[in-house]
Amino acid sequence: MAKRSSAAQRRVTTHDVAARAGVSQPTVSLVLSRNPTARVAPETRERVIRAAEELGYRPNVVARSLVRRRSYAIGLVVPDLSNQFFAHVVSGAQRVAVEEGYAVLLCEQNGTGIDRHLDALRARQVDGVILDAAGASSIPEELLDGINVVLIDQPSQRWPGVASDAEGAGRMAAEHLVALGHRRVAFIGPSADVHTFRMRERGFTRAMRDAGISVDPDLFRRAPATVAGGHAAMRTLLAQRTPPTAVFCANDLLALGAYKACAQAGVSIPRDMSIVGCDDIEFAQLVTPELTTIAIPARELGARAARLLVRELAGDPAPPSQHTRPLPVRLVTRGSTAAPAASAPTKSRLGDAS
Amino acid sequence: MAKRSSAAQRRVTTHDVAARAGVSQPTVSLVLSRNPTARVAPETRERVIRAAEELGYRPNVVARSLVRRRSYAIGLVVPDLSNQFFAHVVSGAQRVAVEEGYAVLLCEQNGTGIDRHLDALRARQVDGVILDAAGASSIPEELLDGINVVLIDQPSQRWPGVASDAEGAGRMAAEHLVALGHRRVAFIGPSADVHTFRMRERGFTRAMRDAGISVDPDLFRRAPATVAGGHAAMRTLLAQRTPPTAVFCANDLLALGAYKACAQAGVSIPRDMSIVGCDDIEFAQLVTPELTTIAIPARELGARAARLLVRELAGDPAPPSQHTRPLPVRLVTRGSTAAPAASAPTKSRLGDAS
DNA sequence: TTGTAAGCGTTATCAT
DNA sequence: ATGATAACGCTTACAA
Repeated sequence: MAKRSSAAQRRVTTHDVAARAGVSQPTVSLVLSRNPTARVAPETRERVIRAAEELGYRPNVVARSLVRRRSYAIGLVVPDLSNQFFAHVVSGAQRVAVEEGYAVLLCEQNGTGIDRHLDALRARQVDGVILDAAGASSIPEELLDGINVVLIDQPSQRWPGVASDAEGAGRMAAEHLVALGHRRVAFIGPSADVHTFRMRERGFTRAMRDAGISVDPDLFRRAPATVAGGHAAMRTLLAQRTPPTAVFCANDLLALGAYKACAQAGVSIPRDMSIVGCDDIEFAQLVTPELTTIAIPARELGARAARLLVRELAGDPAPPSQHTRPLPVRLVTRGSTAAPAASAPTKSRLGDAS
Repeated sequence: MAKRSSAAQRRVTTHDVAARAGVSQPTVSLVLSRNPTARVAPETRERVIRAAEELGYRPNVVARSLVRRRSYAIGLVVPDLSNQFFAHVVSGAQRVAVEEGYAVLLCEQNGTGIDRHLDALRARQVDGVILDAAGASSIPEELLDGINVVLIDQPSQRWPGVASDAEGAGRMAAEHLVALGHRRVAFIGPSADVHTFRMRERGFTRAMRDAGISVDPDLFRRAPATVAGGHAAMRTLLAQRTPPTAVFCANDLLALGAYKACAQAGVSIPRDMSIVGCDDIEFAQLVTPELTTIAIPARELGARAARLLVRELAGDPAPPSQHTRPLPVRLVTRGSTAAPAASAPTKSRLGDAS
């Protein structure tokens, strides 16, 4: 008889269960892990299940992975966890993945290059990976073949993915400001080749053009998408001969930096300066006045990406991300935007516009 | 020479490499994955390595895990990723883990119960888990036996772990405020059984007592550790007959909520109210005035926990967390604290204290 | 309906 | 120094 005392640290296997139930090991496997299709005598099944319970049997996913050649694990690669936006993406993806029985191998692209992460992930036989804003150019295709890939916020002709309506976000911001009466509107955003930011800028530009307003090139300020970047950019804007009356920041961090610059310059928001952010992170509601911004469904992006991947792993292929409809975004009007101060009489301004 | 690229979906195994190099499969394993101790003819080794390269061989970690009975993966369980504090913890832990060759299975304890997560993790044969603020009571011990555990911010007689100097944090806050001349100081914090919060409160209370100041029980306000909680708690404080001149909030979110309440009540920070937070999340610097707070090294906590676990997996056991020296915290003085307004002449106040 | 046998891709223990 | 051979714990034909 097997010596399976509590002292032994050895894990309980299907063999142990089989021995105790008086059946063969494959029968145990059949009962415990197989489709309900498994034809096995009810009496036997009962015995096996009881034995498994008594022994505290836990299947070994590693062994299963080896033979099935599927790990039921996915990789999730994000640029930077301390950015709350990505934290939400991870959160959403993780929840769905766990619900569907997948484990999530988290990779933060902080110092480590993405290729190292992908290497490690494929060595672990992940069934697929979700790549968030990995930088379109930086994905060497050969690193990915054989793995299922889902992209977040990156257009691709090859892989499926999800994205938010970045162009719509830019447009909404512009239209909101224009509707308030602003004509001299600035843009602050990074020059990086991150697709989302490019699209936000494009949406902004187009909406302004559509409104018949040509934006002074001096009002486009490039800055890294951080608080510090927004701060610096806003400072230069305020130093201009004719500062804008409003500004659209490509994300909320930039906007919060802009707040600081305004505070230091004694510029009152929204009286002297309207500011629109983008993302709607939690802290948009914590500054005074609360930040008007475009809400991006970060958690939903992560969740959808995970669902897409899971479905694909189940053999249901998705179209390339280029052809997937982006998730809608929405304007959240708060206290940081208002009609421009009537430095010139309102009538004359209206006269200008007409 | 053949660059068999896209066509063959089958992964390259040690057998393939062996065939190409004209050696046996175990030899390949010996060369490719074994300690430098492996005695194998230089010429053979060379041939094997070349063959592996030409074929693009990647070791299969799953197979290795099965036979070695180690997965080189660890689980990381955190309460809530959208709290930037935990995001930092994850970030720190992940970096160290990756550096040490471990993969990180991330589990967010949001909806899912911790037992389910632990079940999944052990099924995947993780070598160990890091548990952050899992709530001392909620860890059924039997869920953990056989796994290596490292705790974050939880004292334990059984498992090793790391913690920040929570009591010191509370003390620093109190001492800072007392040094500024405050005598009527409030505390806002959760009643939950999270150890860290209890300790912060205790440190605060003791420091006040040591300063010879007895804190009015009405000035202890219980609130969930969120912005909303801080907002509500501060409101009730401001509504009191004799509001405090300063308040210590058990974390920065509470403090930011308190800011809001002050703004709405027309109470000026720091003139009418000094506020000290705890954690030093990024946004402490984004509010106006910038928040004075106690910096907790979140990332470092994660990193240390990971190192502790890795070392333990290498066979170097660590002492239980109760006996591990907590990580130092530090006071970051910013704009939200100042001497109390001299409602009574300063002299008389000094007279009171002497 | 169930047991036998053959792998999954490694590592580990031997002989040779 | 290298090559058989046997695990690791499981799934999956196929045979009984």
